[in-house]
Amino acid sequence: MAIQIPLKDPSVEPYVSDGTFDQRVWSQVARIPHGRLATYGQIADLIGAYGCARQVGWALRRLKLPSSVPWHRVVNAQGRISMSLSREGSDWIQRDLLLAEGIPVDGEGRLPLRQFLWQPDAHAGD
DNA sequence: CACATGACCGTAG
DNA sequence: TCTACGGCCATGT
Repeated sequence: MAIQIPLKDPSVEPYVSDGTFDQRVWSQVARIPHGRLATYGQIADLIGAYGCARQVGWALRRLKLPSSVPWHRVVNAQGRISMSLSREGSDWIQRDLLLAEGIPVDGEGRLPLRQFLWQPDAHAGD
């Protein structure tokens, strides 16, 4: 399946904490097409930060809203918007933005992830 | 340094 | 489909 989150593989360099983590996350998120979705683990995977899905969440949290980065297209692997009081309502804003892009989201934040999951081209990212 | 907390993930029951 | 648990790792106290 497409949503496989590889566990930390010692044969691969995890990720470099050179201070560019946020930048890497944002640039990958910026690649998600309009009307498509990606998961936190998927983004972590794409930037070589295996097992750092939580850090992707932190990186998105650091965005100053409104932002040109389509942060709302990132949801959890369970196919739900990660609802949290600490988000100060940005979770509900996320729901509105997704609805505006044509993605059906129910009252509990559930959405058809399989159907809208973004599958990046292998050769596109270099 | 110890400990608690997250926009997480997968498995088990 | 739901809850519970363990593992994960950067941050904050």
